Amino acid sequence: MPEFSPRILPLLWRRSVPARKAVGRPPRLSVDVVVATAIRLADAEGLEAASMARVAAELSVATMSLYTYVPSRPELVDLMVDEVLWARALQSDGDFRERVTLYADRTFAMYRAHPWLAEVSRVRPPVGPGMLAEQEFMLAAVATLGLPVDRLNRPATAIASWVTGAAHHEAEAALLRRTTGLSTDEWWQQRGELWEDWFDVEAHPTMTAIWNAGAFDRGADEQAQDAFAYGLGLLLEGIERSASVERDDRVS
Amino acid sequence: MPEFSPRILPLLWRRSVPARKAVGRPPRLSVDVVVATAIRLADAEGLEAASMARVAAELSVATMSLYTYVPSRPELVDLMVDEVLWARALQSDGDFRERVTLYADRTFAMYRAHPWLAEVSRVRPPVGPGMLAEQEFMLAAVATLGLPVDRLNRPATAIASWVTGAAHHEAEAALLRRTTGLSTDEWWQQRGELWEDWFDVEAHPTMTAIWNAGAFDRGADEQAQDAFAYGLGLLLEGIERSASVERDDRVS
DNA sequence: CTACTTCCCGTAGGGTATACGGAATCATGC
DNA sequence: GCATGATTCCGTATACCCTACGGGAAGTAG
Repeated sequence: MPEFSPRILPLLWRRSVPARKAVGRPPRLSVDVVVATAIRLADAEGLEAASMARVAAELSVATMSLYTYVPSRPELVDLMVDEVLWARALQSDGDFRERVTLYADRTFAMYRAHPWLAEVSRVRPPVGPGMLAEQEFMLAAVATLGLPVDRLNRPATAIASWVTGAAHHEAEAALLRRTTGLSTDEWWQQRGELWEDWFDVEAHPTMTAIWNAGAFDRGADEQAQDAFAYGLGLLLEGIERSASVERDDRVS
Repeated sequence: MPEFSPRILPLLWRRSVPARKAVGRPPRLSVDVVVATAIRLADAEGLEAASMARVAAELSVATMSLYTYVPSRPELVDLMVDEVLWARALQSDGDFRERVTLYADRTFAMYRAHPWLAEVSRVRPPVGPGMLAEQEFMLAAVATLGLPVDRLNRPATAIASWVTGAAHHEAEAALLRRTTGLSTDEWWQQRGELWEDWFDVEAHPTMTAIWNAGAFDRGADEQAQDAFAYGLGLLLEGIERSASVERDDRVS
């Protein structure tokens, strides 16, 4: 096997390496500047606005010049993602709940400041300082419960998935509000005729019962928030419970 | 407010309405055929392959002819999604756990047969028969626990989110394997130099401890499966527990 | 001044969705 | 047989996207 080593790792970890001696024509830009500009554009107009052409134009440089700093666009996106992951500056000396709360708050704040994160796949994320700091933080948070090291991964992954999934979802809703000009509630109102013209009452008895009980009033975004907090609570309780059981087993 | 009513609803619910009298030039195709062709292309080559041009070519028709059947491409995607949602044929007379298991199995099977679902946003889904059948099924499943109707929505949403999120994630991994030609494990192997050349042991004590304990062996896809089953278990336990508490309260 | 290194960038090509307006094709009524 | 109206069909034209290639430009070191 030819063991191809991707060019992205030195870029992701560029800050942990000392600057090279200056040789050859000095660069007009830097990776940091390119990434920061791309993030700024994506924040304002969505990920597609951070095209190679737009970023280059913003920096008064020809499109192809960017390829001196970044191998290709997917790598640029990786760098953008790890940058904002790292910027959360996750750190805490609190207990389990405090750490999870900090993680959730910072992650939601990140998605709100950078909604384009919802346009990026969370599978095979950039393995840079930001992503590794997140892993370390969540594993350390679960470790405060006293679980053995080989039992940390599952709970940490479950919590991170739930939180990130919810933040992702909310950010996607925000993007849709911007691109369509409609809030989620307005979008539902547009589909109001569904209930009068198309909905089959007999095929949906449970929904009809809920409707008749008047339990369908709250806005969609609120409901999503609600379901997130509810699910997170269940996960944390379950994890804490299994940890205390495990501790008792070890004592006896 | 002008109360715009979207043209997509009659298309989504086209099967619950009798065929119109034939007037004018008879159509060469039908909505069903267009949607089925688009699904077939997307199954084989990804959602982008189901472009208006490709679908039209597949049907030996000019691109613009499709616009007589479907208002635009986003609506076509909505129709594709609701079609495969509906095809799960969710139905069960079992208890809570059996219904949830059926839902999870069918949903994973759906994402495996149609991995392009992972390329579609789950926010503001098509409000067609397939999506409403899913809602009804999950709400009825939770109702078997004896909860009052105004308490069904939160648990149902939480379960559906967790299951769909996991299936979505798995499908995205499958798509990446196809487009990159690399499995998740091969992708990690490519980044093997991360640990030797870039990883900072002192900044990541917990990860290092796990590593030293040899608890990092299993493949990434396996771990994801594992975390999904673990989290689902916690959610179901928590929901069942709160339902039984609620029942006891009502009795006393 | 001569290497050597590195940055800068013009060109060219194949993809995408869809507004517009006119031609083609059918059922119906007389 | 023919006019009418409804509906389907479709050619054209536009503005973006990413990036392989290769040569010119601008520095430093000796």
